[in-house]
Amino acid sequence: MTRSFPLTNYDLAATLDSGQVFRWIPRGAAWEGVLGDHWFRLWQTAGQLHAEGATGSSPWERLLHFLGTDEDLTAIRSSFPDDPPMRDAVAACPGLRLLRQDPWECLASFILSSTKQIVQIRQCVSLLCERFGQPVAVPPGTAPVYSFPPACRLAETEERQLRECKLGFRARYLGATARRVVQGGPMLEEIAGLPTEAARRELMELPGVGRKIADCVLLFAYGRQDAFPVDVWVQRALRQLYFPNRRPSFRTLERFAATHFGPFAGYAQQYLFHYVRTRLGRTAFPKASSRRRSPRPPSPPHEPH
DNA sequence: GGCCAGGTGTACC
DNA sequence: GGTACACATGGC
Repeated sequence: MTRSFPLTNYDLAATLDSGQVFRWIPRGAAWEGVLGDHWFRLWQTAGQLHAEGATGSSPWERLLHFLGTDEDLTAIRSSFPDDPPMRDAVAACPGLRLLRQDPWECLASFILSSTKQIVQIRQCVSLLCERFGQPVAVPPGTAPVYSFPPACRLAETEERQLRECKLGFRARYLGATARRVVQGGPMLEEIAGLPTEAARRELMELPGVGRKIADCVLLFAYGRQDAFPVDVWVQRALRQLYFPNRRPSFRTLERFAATHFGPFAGYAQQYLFHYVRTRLGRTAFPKASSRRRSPRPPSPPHEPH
Protein backbone atom coordinates (compact mmCIF):
# COMPACT_ATOMS: atom_id res chain seq x y z
CA MET A 1 0.00 0.00 0.00
CA THR A 2 1.02 3.61 -0.52
CA ARG A 3 0.78 6.48 1.90
CA SER A 4 1.60 10.16 1.60
CA PHE A 5 3.02 12.54 4.18
CA PRO A 6 3.64 16.28 4.20
CA LEU A 7 7.25 17.06 3.45
CA THR A 8 8.94 20.42 3.09
CA ASN A 9 12.51 21.53 2.72
CA TYR A 10 13.62 17.97 1.97
CA ASP A 11 15.81 16.69 -0.85
CA LEU A 12 15.16 12.97 -0.79
CA ALA A 13 17.55 12.07 -3.60
CA ALA A 14 20.48 14.04 -2.21
CA THR A 15 19.87 12.69 1.28
CA LEU A 16 19.73 9.03 0.24
CA ASP A 17 22.73 9.47 -2.08
CA SER A 18 25.00 11.50 0.20
CA GLY A 19 27.19 8.71 1.57
CA GLN A 20 25.26 8.18 4.80
CA VAL A 21 23.51 5.00 3.67
CA PHE A 22 24.57 2.45 1.09
CA ARG A 23 21.54 0.40 0.12
CA TRP A 24 18.98 2.81 -1.32
CA ILE A 25 18.72 2.36 -5.08
CA PRO A 26 17.26 4.87 -7.56
CA ARG A 27 14.56 3.43 -9.81
CA GLY A 28 13.20 6.08 -12.14
CA ALA A 29 12.04 8.95 -9.97
CA ALA A 30 11.80 6.74 -6.87
CA TRP A 31 14.20 5.22 -4.36
CA GLU A 32 13.94 1.65 -3.10
CA GLY A 33 15.46 0.33 0.09
CA VAL A 34 15.06 -1.70 3.24
CA LEU A 35 14.45 -0.55 6.79
CA GLY A 36 14.86 -3.41 9.24
CA ASP A 37 12.72 -6.17 7.70
CA HIS A 38 10.62 -3.87 5.55
CA TRP A 39 10.95 -2.86 1.93
CA PHE A 40 9.97 0.68 0.88
CA ARG A 41 9.73 2.65 -2.33
CA LEU A 42 9.91 6.43 -1.81
CA TRP A 43 9.37 9.42 -4.06
CA GLN A 44 8.43 13.01 -3.55
CA THR A 45 6.25 15.60 -5.22
CA ALA A 46 5.68 19.22 -4.25
CA GLY A 47 5.26 19.28 -0.49
CA GLN A 48 4.71 15.53 -0.16
CA LEU A 49 6.54 12.30 0.46
CA HIS A 50 5.01 9.18 -1.04
CA ALA A 51 5.93 5.83 0.46
CA GLU A 52 4.96 2.41 -0.82
CA GLY A 53 5.34 -0.60 1.45
CA ALA A 54 5.23 -4.25 0.52
CA THR A 55 2.60 -5.11 3.11
CA GLY A 56 -0.27 -3.38 4.84
CA SER A 57 1.63 -3.33 8.12
CA SER A 58 4.67 -1.35 7.08
CA PRO A 59 6.23 0.65 9.95
CA TRP A 60 5.44 4.14 8.74
CA GLU A 61 6.46 5.86 11.96
CA ARG A 62 9.84 4.17 11.82
CA LEU A 63 10.25 5.31 8.23
CA LEU A 64 9.54 8.93 9.13
CA HIS A 65 11.90 8.71 12.10
CA PHE A 66 14.63 7.30 9.83
CA LEU A 67 14.12 10.11 7.35
CA GLY A 68 14.13 12.77 10.06
CA THR A 69 11.11 14.50 8.61
CA ASP A 70 10.31 16.05 12.01
CA GLU A 71 13.58 17.94 12.19
CA ASP A 72 13.53 21.74 11.97
CA LEU A 73 16.05 22.20 9.19
CA THR A 74 15.60 25.97 9.07
CA ALA A 75 16.73 26.33 12.67
CA ILE A 76 19.69 24.00 12.05
CA ARG A 77 20.86 25.90 8.97
CA SER A 78 20.53 29.23 10.71
CA SER A 79 22.95 27.97 13.38
CA PHE A 80 25.70 27.51 10.77
CA PRO A 81 28.48 30.09 10.59
CA ASP A 82 27.54 32.85 8.17
CA ASP A 83 30.55 32.57 5.89
CA PRO A 84 30.85 32.13 2.10
CA PRO A 85 31.75 28.41 2.13
CA MET A 86 28.75 27.46 4.27
CA ARG A 87 26.43 29.70 2.29
CA ASP A 88 27.59 28.09 -0.96
CA ALA A 89 27.33 24.57 0.43
CA VAL A 90 23.78 25.13 1.69
CA ALA A 91 22.72 26.89 -1.51
CA ALA A 92 23.99 23.97 -3.56
CA CYS A 93 21.62 21.55 -1.84
CA PRO A 94 19.29 23.26 0.64
CA GLY A 95 17.18 20.18 1.40
CA LEU A 96 19.99 17.85 2.43
CA ARG A 97 19.19 16.00 5.67
CA LEU A 98 20.80 13.70 8.19
CA LEU A 99 19.18 10.29 8.60
CA ARG A 100 18.63 8.31 11.81
CA GLN A 101 20.04 4.88 11.10
CA ASP A 102 20.17 1.61 12.96
CA PRO A 103 23.45 1.66 14.93
CA TRP A 104 24.60 -1.84 13.97
CA GLU A 105 23.99 -1.43 10.26
CA CYS A 106 25.69 1.96 10.33
CA LEU A 107 28.66 0.70 12.34
CA ALA A 108 29.17 -2.37 10.17
CA SER A 109 28.79 -0.41 6.94
CA PHE A 110 31.36 2.18 7.93
CA ILE A 111 33.84 -0.47 9.06
CA LEU A 112 33.77 -1.50 5.41
CA SER A 113 34.24 2.05 4.22
CA SER A 114 37.91 2.65 4.94
CA THR A 115 39.81 3.55 1.76
CA LYS A 116 36.92 2.42 -0.40
CA GLN A 117 34.88 4.45 -2.83
CA ILE A 118 31.20 4.83 -2.05
CA VAL A 119 30.24 2.75 -5.09
CA GLN A 120 32.38 -0.09 -3.75
CA ILE A 121 30.96 0.20 -0.25
CA ARG A 122 27.50 -0.22 -1.77
CA GLN A 123 28.66 -3.35 -3.56
CA CYS A 124 30.13 -4.88 -0.38
CA VAL A 125 27.05 -4.11 1.72
CA SER A 126 24.80 -5.54 -0.98
CA LEU A 127 26.80 -8.78 -1.08
CA LEU A 128 26.73 -9.09 2.71
CA CYS A 129 22.95 -8.71 2.74
CA GLU A 130 22.42 -11.18 -0.10
CA ARG A 131 24.55 -13.85 1.51
CA PHE A 132 23.90 -13.41 5.22
CA GLY A 133 20.66 -11.44 5.47
CA GLN A 134 17.06 -12.65 5.34
CA PRO A 135 14.72 -12.23 2.36
CA VAL A 136 12.31 -9.36 2.79
CA ALA A 137 8.77 -9.19 1.40
CA VAL A 138 8.55 -7.15 -1.81
CA PRO A 139 5.68 -6.37 -4.19
CA PRO A 140 5.14 -8.78 -7.11
CA GLY A 141 7.61 -8.20 -9.90
CA THR A 142 10.19 -6.49 -7.70
CA ALA A 143 13.68 -7.95 -7.45
CA PRO A 144 14.40 -9.77 -4.15
CA VAL A 145 16.00 -7.79 -1.34
CA TYR A 146 17.44 -8.81 2.00
CA SER A 147 17.69 -7.47 5.52
CA PHE A 148 21.04 -6.34 6.88
CA PRO A 149 22.67 -9.31 8.66
CA PRO A 150 22.61 -8.98 12.44
CA ALA A 151 25.82 -8.99 14.47
CA CYS A 152 25.17 -12.55 15.69
CA ARG A 153 25.06 -13.77 12.09
CA LEU A 154 28.32 -12.09 11.09
CA ALA A 155 29.96 -13.13 14.36
CA GLU A 156 29.63 -16.79 13.36
CA THR A 157 30.69 -16.23 9.75
CA GLU A 158 34.20 -17.27 8.77
CA GLU A 159 36.57 -14.56 7.67
CA ARG A 160 37.01 -16.34 4.35
CA GLN A 161 33.28 -15.95 3.64
CA LEU A 162 33.39 -12.28 4.56
CA ARG A 163 36.35 -11.76 2.26
CA GLU A 164 34.28 -13.24 -0.57
CA CYS A 165 32.09 -10.16 -0.24
CA LYS A 166 35.15 -8.16 -1.40
CA LEU A 167 35.82 -6.74 2.04
CA GLY A 168 39.58 -7.27 1.79
CA PHE A 169 41.45 -6.54 4.99
CA ARG A 170 38.27 -5.11 6.52
CA ALA A 171 36.79 -8.61 6.83
CA ARG A 172 38.80 -9.30 9.98
CA TYR A 173 37.64 -6.03 11.58
CA LEU A 174 34.00 -6.70 10.79
CA GLY A 175 34.07 -10.23 12.20
CA ALA A 176 35.91 -9.16 15.33
CA THR A 177 33.58 -6.22 15.97
CA ALA A 178 30.52 -8.42 15.38
CA ARG A 179 31.78 -10.83 18.04
CA ARG A 180 32.48 -7.99 20.47
CA VAL A 181 29.00 -6.59 19.92
CA VAL A 182 27.43 -10.00 20.55
CA GLN A 183 29.54 -10.58 23.68
CA GLY A 184 28.79 -7.08 24.90
CA GLY A 185 25.08 -7.80 25.16
CA PRO A 186 23.17 -4.53 24.81
CA MET A 187 26.33 -2.45 24.34
CA LEU A 188 25.05 -0.63 21.26
CA GLU A 189 21.86 0.27 23.16
CA GLU A 190 23.89 1.42 26.17
CA ILE A 191 26.02 3.71 24.04
CA ALA A 192 22.84 5.63 23.21
CA GLY A 193 22.63 6.71 26.84
CA LEU A 194 26.22 7.92 27.16
CA PRO A 195 27.50 11.47 26.71
CA THR A 196 29.02 11.92 23.28
CA GLU A 197 32.67 11.75 24.34
CA ALA A 198 32.12 8.56 26.38
CA ALA A 199 30.11 7.06 23.53
CA ARG A 200 32.95 7.86 21.12
CA ARG A 201 35.49 6.17 23.39
CA GLU A 202 33.32 3.04 23.59
CA LEU A 203 32.97 2.84 19.82
CA MET A 204 36.70 3.35 19.31
CA GLU A 205 37.39 0.30 21.45
CA LEU A 206 35.93 -1.84 18.66
CA PRO A 207 38.33 -3.36 16.10
CA GLY A 208 38.56 -1.30 12.92
CA VAL A 209 36.83 1.69 14.48
CA GLY A 210 38.89 4.86 14.83
CA ARG A 211 37.89 8.45 15.34
CA LYS A 212 36.38 8.95 11.91
CA ILE A 213 34.17 5.87 11.83
CA ALA A 214 33.11 6.45 15.44
CA ASP A 215 32.03 9.96 14.51
CA CYS A 216 30.07 8.67 11.50
CA VAL A 217 28.15 6.28 13.75
CA LEU A 218 27.59 8.97 16.38
CA LEU A 219 26.27 11.36 13.73
CA PHE A 220 24.33 9.05 11.42
CA ALA A 221 22.90 6.58 13.96
CA TYR A 222 23.00 8.10 17.43
CA GLY A 223 21.87 11.58 16.44
CA ARG A 224 24.92 13.33 17.93
CA GLN A 225 24.84 16.30 15.65
CA ASP A 226 27.98 17.78 17.14
CA ALA A 227 30.03 14.80 15.90
CA PHE A 228 32.18 15.89 12.95
CA PRO A 229 33.72 13.08 10.87
CA VAL A 230 36.83 14.29 9.07
CA ASP A 231 37.53 12.13 6.04
CA VAL A 232 39.54 12.87 2.91
CA TRP A 233 36.67 14.82 1.33
CA VAL A 234 36.04 16.98 4.36
CA GLN A 235 39.78 17.59 4.64
CA ARG A 236 39.76 18.83 1.05
CA ALA A 237 36.74 21.01 1.72
CA LEU A 238 38.22 22.58 4.84
CA ARG A 239 41.64 23.12 3.28
CA GLN A 240 40.33 24.66 0.09
CA LEU A 241 37.44 26.67 1.51
CA TYR A 242 38.85 27.83 4.84
CA PHE A 243 42.64 27.57 4.54
CA PRO A 244 43.46 28.47 0.92
CA ASN A 245 47.18 28.87 0.18
CA ARG A 246 48.06 27.24 3.46
CA ARG A 247 49.04 23.77 4.55
CA PRO A 248 47.10 23.11 7.74
CA SER A 249 47.85 19.84 9.51
CA PHE A 250 45.11 17.33 10.15
CA ARG A 251 45.18 18.33 13.79
CA THR A 252 44.65 21.97 12.88
CA LEU A 253 41.63 21.04 10.79
CA GLU A 254 40.15 19.03 13.65
CA ARG A 255 40.60 21.86 16.10
CA PHE A 256 39.11 24.34 13.65
CA ALA A 257 36.09 22.10 13.02
CA ALA A 258 35.51 21.59 16.73
CA THR A 259 34.94 25.30 17.32
CA HIS A 260 33.87 26.89 14.05
CA PHE A 261 30.64 25.19 13.03
CA GLY A 262 28.45 25.49 16.11
CA PRO A 263 26.07 23.10 17.86
CA PHE A 264 25.05 21.34 14.63
CA ALA A 265 28.60 20.94 13.34
CA GLY A 266 27.83 17.45 12.10
CA TYR A 267 25.05 18.78 9.93
CA ALA A 268 27.38 21.43 8.56
CA GLN A 269 29.91 18.70 7.84
CA GLN A 270 27.35 16.81 5.74
CA TYR A 271 26.68 19.92 3.66
CA LEU A 272 30.40 20.45 3.10
CA PHE A 273 30.91 16.78 2.24
CA HIS A 274 28.09 16.76 -0.28
CA TYR A 275 29.14 20.10 -1.75
CA VAL A 276 32.75 19.17 -2.36
CA ARG A 277 31.85 15.72 -3.66
CA THR A 278 29.17 16.82 -6.12
CA ARG A 279 30.17 20.34 -7.16
CA LEU A 280 33.86 20.79 -6.74
CA GLY A 281 35.26 17.31 -7.22
CA ARG A 282 38.62 15.85 -6.52
CA THR A 283 40.89 17.62 -8.95
CA ALA A 284 40.33 21.03 -7.43
CA PHE A 285 41.89 19.83 -4.20
CA PRO A 286 45.44 18.56 -4.50
CA LYS A 287 46.42 16.60 -1.48
CA ALA A 288 48.32 18.77 0.95
CA SER A 289 51.74 17.57 1.88
CA SER A 290 52.25 16.93 5.57
CA ARG A 291 55.93 17.76 5.20
CA ARG A 292 56.03 21.04 3.36
CA ARG A 293 55.46 24.13 5.39
CA SER A 294 53.31 27.03 4.36
CA PRO A 295 55.28 29.47 2.16
CA ARG A 296 53.67 32.40 3.97
CA PRO A 297 52.94 33.05 7.61
CA PRO A 298 49.58 31.75 8.78
CA SER A 299 46.59 34.04 8.65
CA PRO A 300 43.27 33.49 10.40
CA PRO A 301 40.81 31.30 8.55
CA HIS A 302 37.86 32.89 6.86
CA GLU A 303 35.74 34.78 9.36
CA PRO A 304 32.06 35.69 9.10
CA HIS A 305 31.22 39.20 8.02
C1' DG B 1 50.09 1.22 -14.83
C1' DG B 2 49.70 4.62 -11.28
C1' DC B 3 46.77 6.88 -8.20
C1' DC B 4 42.99 7.06 -5.23
C1' DA B 5 39.07 5.62 -2.25
C1' DG B 6 33.83 8.66 3.77
C1' DG B 7 40.87 4.76 7.67
C1' DT B 8 42.84 1.89 11.14
C1' DG B 9 46.48 -0.55 13.60
C1' DT B 10 51.16 -0.90 14.53
C1' DA B 11 55.91 0.24 14.90
C1' DC B 12 58.88 3.64 15.57
C1' DC B 13 60.83 8.26 16.90
C1' DG C 1 52.94 14.12 20.83
C1' DG C 2 54.01 12.98 15.59
C1' DT C 3 55.01 10.01 11.09
C1' DA C 4 55.34 5.87 7.86
C1' DC C 5 53.65 1.90 6.26
C1' DA C 6 50.73 -2.35 5.43
C1' DC C 7 46.36 -3.77 4.61
C1' DA C 8 42.59 -5.68 -0.42
C1' DT C 9 40.11 -4.33 -4.21
C1' DG C 10 38.36 -1.91 -8.11
C1' DG C 11 37.40 2.54 -10.82
C1' DC C 12 39.36 5.90 -13.51
